[in-house]
Amino acid sequence: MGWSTRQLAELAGTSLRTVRHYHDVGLLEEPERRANGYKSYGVAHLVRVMRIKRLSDLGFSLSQIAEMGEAEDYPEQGLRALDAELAGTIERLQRVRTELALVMRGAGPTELPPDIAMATLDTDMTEADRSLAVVMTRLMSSQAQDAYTEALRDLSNEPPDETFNNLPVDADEEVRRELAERMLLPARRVLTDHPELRDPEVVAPGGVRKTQQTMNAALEDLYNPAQLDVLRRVSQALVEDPPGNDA
Amino acid sequence: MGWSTRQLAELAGTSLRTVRHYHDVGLLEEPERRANGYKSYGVAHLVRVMRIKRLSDLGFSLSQIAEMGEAEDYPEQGLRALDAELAGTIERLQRVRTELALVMRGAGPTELPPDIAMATLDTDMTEADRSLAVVMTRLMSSQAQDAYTEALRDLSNEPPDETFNNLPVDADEEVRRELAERMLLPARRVLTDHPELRDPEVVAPGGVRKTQQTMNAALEDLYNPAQLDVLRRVSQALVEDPPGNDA
DNA sequence: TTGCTCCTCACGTCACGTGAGGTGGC
DNA sequence: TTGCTCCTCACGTCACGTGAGGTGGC
Repeated sequence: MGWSTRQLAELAGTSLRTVRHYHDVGLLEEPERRANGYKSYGVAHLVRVMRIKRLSDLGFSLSQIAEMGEAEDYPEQGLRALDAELAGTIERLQRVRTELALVMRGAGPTELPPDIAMATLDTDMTEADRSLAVVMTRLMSSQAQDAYTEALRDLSNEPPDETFNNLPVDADEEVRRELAERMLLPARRVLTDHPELRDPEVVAPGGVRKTQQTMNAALEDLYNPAQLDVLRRVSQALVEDPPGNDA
Repeated sequence: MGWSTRQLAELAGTSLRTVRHYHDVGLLEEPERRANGYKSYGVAHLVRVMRIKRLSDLGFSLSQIAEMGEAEDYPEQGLRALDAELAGTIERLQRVRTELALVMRGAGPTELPPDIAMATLDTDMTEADRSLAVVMTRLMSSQAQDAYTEALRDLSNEPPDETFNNLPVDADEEVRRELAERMLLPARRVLTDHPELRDPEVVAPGGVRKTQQTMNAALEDLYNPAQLDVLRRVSQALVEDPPGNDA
């Protein structure tokens, strides 16, 4: 008397719709019908559905399963590929869990890499500064990021420069010049302590021009014209009189 | 001068379409346009996209992320739920890998649980017998499966009954009676050695009636009328004269 | 007559991928 | 004029989920 679709599904440990889907995609032969049109499945169908479900659970896509056909054995190479993929997925998920643990311990919320995020926590950084850090970490190499992290830690020992943070757009020449001069010192020190930050390959692995443009877009978005002017002066001074390697 | 959609996507480490999708579902505000209609993104957009991507990578769905809104912090409970889910997923994938390893070592291919599959390997079982085992393992409790596995191992020491396997549909009364009598002995022994197999709760946890019907459908599908008749005689004899617990 | 199961469309889901067809700056 | 980038529809993907509307046996 055979099994109904629902019975087959339950025996195979799957859903009604799943069985019908296997029909739709041609993975499962249609069984004979009874007089009333009801499907009547036999043991062969159960075995087939269980096999499809098994392969599917193992991670094969339905089209891959279709390619295997009705063959009894499993494709060696496919198994290896799957295993490698699974290993990768597991590793990735484990990293995600590690991240989650960090976030729960309060290292988040931030879009910065964990260690940089930690470094910015103690510092009295502006929203703008933090956003800039986000952009910079997207552009720099990981080596530069390490140096940058250390630099942030060093700077956290000094009081932040509120003059810069609150600089009005109409700040006059005198104020700008003085501020730029004051900021030059710590800037030089950072470059002296972390000479990697002077290597274009390390700081701008994506190309100096492109990186420069991206940075400019960020800077223009984050700081007002007066602040931008001060930053320009500082960087100009650094170019004209580069810091030496010797401290 | 802001960033183009492509630049934003690259900075955030995602795809063009993904950024647009975030617009479509209302996760990401549309930036201002330039004169030519091009979108011009700022740092705030980058931070937003990176946050969405981060939460998405952590496993949150886009609608969950939408519920969180623009808030800076992460929902404690959501994080815990995710972590638990991840732990479950990892465990499941690891079990799958174990399975894969078994399949690669040659324990598969079969739709049977691993230990039963091993037990059937040495036995000279018919396709029909093996299929029947598939159905039975879907119906029995795991306790019954263990007993069944042992029974199969015991039976593998004896030569298979080719008379039954090759029984013609028109086998006459004498042949059937004799065969049934011969098969009764090992059947009794199995039930004596494994008394669990006489407990309906253990053998048919899904209900005796329903299990019986399912088994019948399988038997009718797998054996011819003459074989079914023999099986009926054996089971009848077992009912009329049940084996004792003492060997 | 009333439930319950079965059937076949056929649209919905989720997070995008992938062209299709058109415009704008160098 | 030729590439190249940008734009907006809008259909496709994957493995089903979820009704919608109708029939059949007790």
